[in-house]
Amino acid sequence: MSFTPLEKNDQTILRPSSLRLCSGSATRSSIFALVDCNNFYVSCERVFNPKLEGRPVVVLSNNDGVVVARSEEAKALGIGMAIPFFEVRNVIQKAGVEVYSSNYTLYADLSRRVTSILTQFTPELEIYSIDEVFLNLSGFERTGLAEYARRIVQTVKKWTGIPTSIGIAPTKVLAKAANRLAKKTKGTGGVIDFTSFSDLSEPLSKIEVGDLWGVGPQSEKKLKERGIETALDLREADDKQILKLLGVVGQRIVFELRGVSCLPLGLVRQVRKSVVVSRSFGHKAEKLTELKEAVAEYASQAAERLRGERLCAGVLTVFAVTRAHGTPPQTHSESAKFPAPTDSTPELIRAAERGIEKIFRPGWPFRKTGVVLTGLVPAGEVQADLFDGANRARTRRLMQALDAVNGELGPGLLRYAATGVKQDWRMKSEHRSRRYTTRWEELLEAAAIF
DNA sequence: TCTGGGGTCCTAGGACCC
DNA sequence: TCTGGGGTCCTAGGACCC
Repeated sequence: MSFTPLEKNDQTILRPSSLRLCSGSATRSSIFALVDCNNFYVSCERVFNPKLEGRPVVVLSNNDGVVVARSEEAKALGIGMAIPFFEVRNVIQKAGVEVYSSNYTLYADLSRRVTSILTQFTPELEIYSIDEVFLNLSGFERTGLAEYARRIVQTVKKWTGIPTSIGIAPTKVLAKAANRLAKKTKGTGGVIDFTSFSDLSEPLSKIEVGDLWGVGPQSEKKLKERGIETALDLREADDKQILKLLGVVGQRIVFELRGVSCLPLGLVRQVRKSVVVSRSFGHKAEKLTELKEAVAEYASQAAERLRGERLCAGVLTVFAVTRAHGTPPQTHSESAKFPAPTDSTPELIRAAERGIEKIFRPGWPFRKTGVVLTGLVPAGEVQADLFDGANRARTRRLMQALDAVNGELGPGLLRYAATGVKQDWRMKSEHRSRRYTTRWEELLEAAAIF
């Protein structure tokens, strides 16, 4: 191949930060296959409730807010992705759409089963999300890549009940595109192999630039203003123009469209870099007490997540979003660094409360708050700070007891008083299915009524 | 009177993804 | 009622150092 984007003397394209543009040029090339579970959450519900087959089904996000998965029948009714539930309530009632709350434990379990089947087809794979896995199919060319992929689809379906689609290509961006096409095109057996095409111009000309992986609404707008409408247009675009317009991220996408791999397979699981707990308020909040209860609640949830993964946080950031009528939302934030990384609920709550006190102004219409933990380190590697004065061993035992009780009897049974009792600021969730696993929380809510 | 150059680290904000 | 929640990476700009 004559195309060599990595030439370090090519000053017209590369700036110092772009030297990382493409990596692994010396390593053996991969053939990427993206395995994507079709309508994953809906498919999971159907595995356990075959009556849902052929019927319109939607799954809602955690706190009831929006639609996060739709069956084909539901899509056909015009129910959009990430659309607020109340907006489609009428359609849902009229058409008799089945509505489910998210059951992440179930989905994660099925995801693990799918992945473990995939490991039998290739040793090199990257778990990209709960419903997507990249495989390296390099070495299976003689079997016939498409044929091999169809066997994967059939096996996963047979052993788990989950339908999948597979796109095959020399780069991740192209594999994503092939996958989209495979999902939309009938008679492919759920598989499209771009490596068998002599020329990709035709399929790429049918893909809108905004549908490409990595091209979001902002980039799409910029590109279309300059006449770049399709994936083909982007592939043929001028390098310097794209670099200026979209930075190295955009440049990478262009290279990948040309078949030059810039995004290698991530074989090792990345360590977590942050923990976020945030929620929108049911109604706008204007009282400091509400905000303090909310951030205390989020800080203690974040602390539990931290301890569950044996991590400590060095920095806590609390943020709040305000939005006056008809104006764009504004985010305000305050960060605090701990003397030593911590996983202690009371310490995190105190930091969150101090942060929100600094942010708070009377009369501001607060819509959402959240707590972000960063500077994460493994709990075992925390350096003791001789001067911070806290009795760490005692706190640790207390946190262990707290987690043990909540683990046994349901999350939220033992809570810090700072998180409030009635929690009126909570989002409304009238359509939530029963919390089978957290009965105590329901009892507490019921008790708070009196 | 006028005021180097280069490097690192950190942070806030933007953009994107599922 | 009027766009969720949890993540990652990149970049620009400021602080600081030699």
